[in-house]
Amino acid sequence: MGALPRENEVPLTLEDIASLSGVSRSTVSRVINADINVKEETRQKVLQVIQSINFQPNLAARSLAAGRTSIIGLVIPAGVSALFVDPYFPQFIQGVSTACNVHAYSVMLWLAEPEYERRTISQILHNGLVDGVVVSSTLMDDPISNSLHESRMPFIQVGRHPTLDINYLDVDNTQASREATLHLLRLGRKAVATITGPLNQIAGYDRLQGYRLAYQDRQQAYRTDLVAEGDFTELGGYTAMLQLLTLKPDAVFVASDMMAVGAIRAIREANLHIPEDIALIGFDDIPAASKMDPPLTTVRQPVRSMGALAVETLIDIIAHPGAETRHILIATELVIRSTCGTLKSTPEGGDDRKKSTIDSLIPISNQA
Amino acid sequence: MGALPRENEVPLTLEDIASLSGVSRSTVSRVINADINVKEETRQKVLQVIQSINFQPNLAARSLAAGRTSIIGLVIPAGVSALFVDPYFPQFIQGVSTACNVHAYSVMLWLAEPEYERRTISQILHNGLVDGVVVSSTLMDDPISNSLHESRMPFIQVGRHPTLDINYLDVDNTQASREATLHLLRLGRKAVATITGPLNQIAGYDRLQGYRLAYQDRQQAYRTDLVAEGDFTELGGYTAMLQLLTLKPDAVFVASDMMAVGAIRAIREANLHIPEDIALIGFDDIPAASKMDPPLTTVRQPVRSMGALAVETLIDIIAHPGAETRHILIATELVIRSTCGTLKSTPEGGDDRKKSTIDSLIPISNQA
DNA sequence: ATAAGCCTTGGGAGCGCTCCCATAATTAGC
DNA sequence: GCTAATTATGGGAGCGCTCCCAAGGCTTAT
Repeated sequence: MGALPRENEVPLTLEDIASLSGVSRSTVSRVINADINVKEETRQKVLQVIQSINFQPNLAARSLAAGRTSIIGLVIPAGVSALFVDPYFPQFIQGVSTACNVHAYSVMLWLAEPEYERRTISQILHNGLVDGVVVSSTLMDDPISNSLHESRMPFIQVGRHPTLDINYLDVDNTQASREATLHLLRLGRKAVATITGPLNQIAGYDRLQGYRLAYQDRQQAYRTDLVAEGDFTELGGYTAMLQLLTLKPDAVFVASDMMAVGAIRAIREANLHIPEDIALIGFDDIPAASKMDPPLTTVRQPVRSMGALAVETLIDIIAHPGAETRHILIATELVIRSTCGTLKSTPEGGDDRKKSTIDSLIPISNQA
Repeated sequence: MGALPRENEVPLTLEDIASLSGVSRSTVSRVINADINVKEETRQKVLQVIQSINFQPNLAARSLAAGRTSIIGLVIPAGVSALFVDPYFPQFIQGVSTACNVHAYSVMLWLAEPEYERRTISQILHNGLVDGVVVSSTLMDDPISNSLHESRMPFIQVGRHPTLDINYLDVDNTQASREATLHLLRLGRKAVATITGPLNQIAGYDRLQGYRLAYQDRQQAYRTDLVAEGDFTELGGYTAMLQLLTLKPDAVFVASDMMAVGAIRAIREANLHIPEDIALIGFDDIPAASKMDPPLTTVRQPVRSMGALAVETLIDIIAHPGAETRHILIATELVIRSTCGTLKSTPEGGDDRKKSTIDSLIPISNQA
């Protein structure tokens, strides 16, 4: 329906609507902003004119006068290499966008690229374009978080910050990874390895921490050589798995599904079977996880909802400047499919895993 | 580097910079906007103050006064079901974002969701928030394109429009598909089927058209029953392939790599081999294509560059309001890997494909 | 009926910038 | 050295909105 009238060629102003409906600019403004103190009759009259003409108030003028823009910035550091190969970001963006639509906010998207990063951040903070910022997946000690924290800009980070007391929303990475690893351990796997995310990202770090805690729960020590650092990409998972394969683990907790895809490729190429030879649990529950062969056991995180919740929390933060810092932890769900296998009875299969490789044992670190 | 000074807490104005550097507001404005008529000495003095204080002019004020915002809108209709599962969009967004960074524009992201679509479009057009719009992947007769076309808003669509004379940038879908299909035909495949995209999307339609043209080039008629409509998703590809399998094709041109993934799954489940039993060519060259087993032959389109080019063209359109409509066609590249197989010698393999199924022949449609 | 209130409404001031015009400083032209 | 260009600078007038204050119109209580 091409319902948009042609006469809108020349942008109208509040004043135009005012004279068209026989009231003042102020009253029109009140109607638009849902002010209580307008007689119902007047409101209807004005609303009718506004709708018939499809009037939209000029946002620049509104921002200038009111000091708010109804725009939030969504900052995604492009340093994250998995960016845009992993379905995580698209889903997250979608959640953000939906929530913004619902709350009549607009989304300014900033993929912070190294070269422009400085300009970007400084712009965000000082040119008044956005009312607040959602920052996604930063590094351990990201200058973006730091700048934001030092400024007055309301913001929320997706992913906790190791040191700063900032508003954040995060998945309980540690607990989720702990449970996933425990699951493999309980199924009777003896040498559960892990492919971590980049350890300079908080999520990568936390997931490794969960892996460690699982071993601690079982009163066992974990083997440092069974820890391979990946980078959340398919290739990273493949490479890390290649490395682990030489140590003959019988299970792997992989810190992202994309890496699990790569790991599976490596395992296949080594002519090993999943889950018989190597059991595997991923993280994310990407759409492809259930379609994989065999279907991937993984940790589901509600990415879309998290995007939406981040926006809603941010809006609340903007509305209550003095309030306390918000820390939101989201629960995850272990989705058991086929790659983790089932309970193994005591004597292992026909593989010749030697028992004496356990010489690189180290005690579990006791960091909370 | 926490280079952002603390004193920026209270936003500064041109006037502040002016008094700090001993000139007038107008001169500061000239410096910021790179006006020629400023004495070099004055310019330096002002620049120094601006930099030392990390001054950023207020964008709302600038927009209001100048009538430009330096923001472009990126509209992605969410009706597209493959949205955000297919790596296409993320890459495209990335291209757009990079180009915007380079040209000092900002990106307003709109995932047009059905419920909010009307509000969205009308906002874009009338509230002066954006200087222009990039619209991605619309349906054949999308109200978004129509509204935009009726308005004065400068915009460029990624994907040609079947009827309207609008600015667009598109991959040469028809030619690319024609070559892909021809490639299969030349390799000696007799029953080349196709899994199309949604035929209410221009890209889906054009790719089917290319398939038809290939048959025409070979002076052959194509079998309508070998055309199965997909929806650009993995599941759609799987379902469509299931349907085609009953007709025993020996090759398939699949209109997207995501659908190819699904098709391969279906072929595997039928215990058929790729490319021996069924050869296959995809479209997009998603990152995973080269990692697939076997590596996927596919049509590569430079998605990221297209995003960037769309922005640059849009900026040019904004700068030259009167200019002629731009139509940009991007060439693709057939990336030959393993799924298309190699030249088949005359007598086919041991499969019992009956030759008499060719009763559903129809003449090639002659639409240009 | 009159004073005291509340509900409505109108208009001024100003958000921080750009644009235009006027004026001041400089250079060029003879 | 004096006028005519040219270049450099300053300030006014908005851009279209919100916010605040003041002023009318009505209601309610005394």
